[in-house]
Amino acid sequence: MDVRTLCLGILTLGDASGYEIRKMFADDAIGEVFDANFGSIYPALNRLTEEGLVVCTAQAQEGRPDKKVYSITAEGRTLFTHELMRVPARDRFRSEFFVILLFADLLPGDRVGDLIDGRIVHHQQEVARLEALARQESAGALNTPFMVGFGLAHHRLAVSYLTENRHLLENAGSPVAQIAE
Amino acid sequence: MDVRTLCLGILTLGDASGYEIRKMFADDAIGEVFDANFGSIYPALNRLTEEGLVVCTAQAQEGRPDKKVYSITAEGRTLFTHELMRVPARDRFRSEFFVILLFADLLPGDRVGDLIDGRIVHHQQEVARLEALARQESAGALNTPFMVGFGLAHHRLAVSYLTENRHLLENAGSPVAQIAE
DNA sequence: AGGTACATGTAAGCTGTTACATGATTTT
DNA sequence: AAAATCATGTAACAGCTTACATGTACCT
Repeated sequence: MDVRTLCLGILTLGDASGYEIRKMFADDAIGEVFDANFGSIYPALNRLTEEGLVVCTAQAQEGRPDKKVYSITAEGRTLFTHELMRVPARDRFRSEFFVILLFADLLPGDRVGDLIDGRIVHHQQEVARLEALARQESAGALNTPFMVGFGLAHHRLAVSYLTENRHLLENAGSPVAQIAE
Repeated sequence: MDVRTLCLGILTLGDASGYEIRKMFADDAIGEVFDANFGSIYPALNRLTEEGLVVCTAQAQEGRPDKKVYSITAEGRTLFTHELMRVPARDRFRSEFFVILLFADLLPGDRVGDLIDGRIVHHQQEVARLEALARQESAGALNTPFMVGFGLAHHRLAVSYLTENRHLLENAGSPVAQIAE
C-alpha cells in the first residue's frame, strides 16, 4: 500500500488538503502504522486527480497559496474499498536501537545503560502522547481506540521489558564491565 | 543504517559469504529488526571491498559459483564501532493490517473477524518460531536472548490484545453487522 | 527577534525490491 | 518428480526522503 492509496483512504473520511492529510500522518492514529511526507503526498494527490479518483477545489486565501481541497469521487471510493480487500503485506519493523543492542559487546561500558535509559524515557513519552490522543476522541471515522490501544500496550510493554531485561546486556560482554567486576 | 553497514556488522562476528549473510537476516535475531535481500547484499559487499573495509577470498567449488568469503579489515571494524556510537534513527513500523482495520467500517461484515483470526494465527506461529530460535543458542556473538525475548513478548502481547479487543471492531460500524443485530 | 503554523510544490538522490539469468545438489 | 538449498550477480523499477523554493501570520 503506497501513499497514493493512503491519501485516497483518508479522503473517504471527508474532504482535506494535502497539508491536512500530512497533519493526520503526524498526529492521528494512522501515523502509528504509516508515515508520509509532503514530498510524497502532493505528487500523490496530483496523480489521483489525473486519474479521476479525486477532484480538487482551490480556495483562495490571503497571503498564502490557494488551499487545494480534495474530495474523493465515486470511482475513488470503489477503488479504495477494493484495495482494502487485498491480502495485507506483512508488517515491517526496522529498529536501529535494537541493531545497536545486538552489538552491545562492541560498545563502551556505560553506553548500553545510557541507550536503554533514553529509550525508556522515549516509550514513556509515547505513552503520554497516545493517552492524550485517546482523550481527544478524534473527529474522523477511523477506529482510533483500537489502534491507539495497541500502541499504548506496545509502548508499555517496551518499558517493562527493558526495565526487567536490561541486565541481560549490562555487565554482559563488554571488557570495561568485566574489569569493573 | 543501511544494508552496507549491517553487512559490516555481521562480519565483525566472523567471516561469511553473501549467501550466509542473507541467511542471518532470514533466520537469526537480526532479522527481527532489519531485512535485506540478495539484491542489496551483493552490491553492498562489492562496495565494502572497493572501500577496503572488507577483503574477499574466493573458494572454488564444484558445480557452483565460487563461494566468496568476506573478512572485515581493521578499518572496517573501526568504522562499524563508530557507526554504533551514532544516535539511532527512530524505529519504523509499517502495517497494512492495521491500516485496513482503521477502515474496518468500509469492509463487509465477516471480513474483520477473518482478518483478525488470521492475524492471531500468524502471531502464534511467530511465537513458535522464536521459541525455536531461542532454543538454538545461535553460534554468533549477537545478543540473541535479549532480542528474541522482546520479539516473543511482542507477539504474545499481540495475540492477547487482538483477542481481548476485537469486539471494538466487530459489530461496530459495518452496515451488515448492524442489520444482523 | 525567532520559532511555529499555515500552504504548495519540485528535483535530485538514496535505498531497496523484484524479476531475471544460471545451474548443480540434496531433500521430500 | 518436484521443491528446497546452495551460490552469485545485474538491471529496471518503485518508492520515499531530503533539501530547496517561497512567503505570510501568529505566538512568545
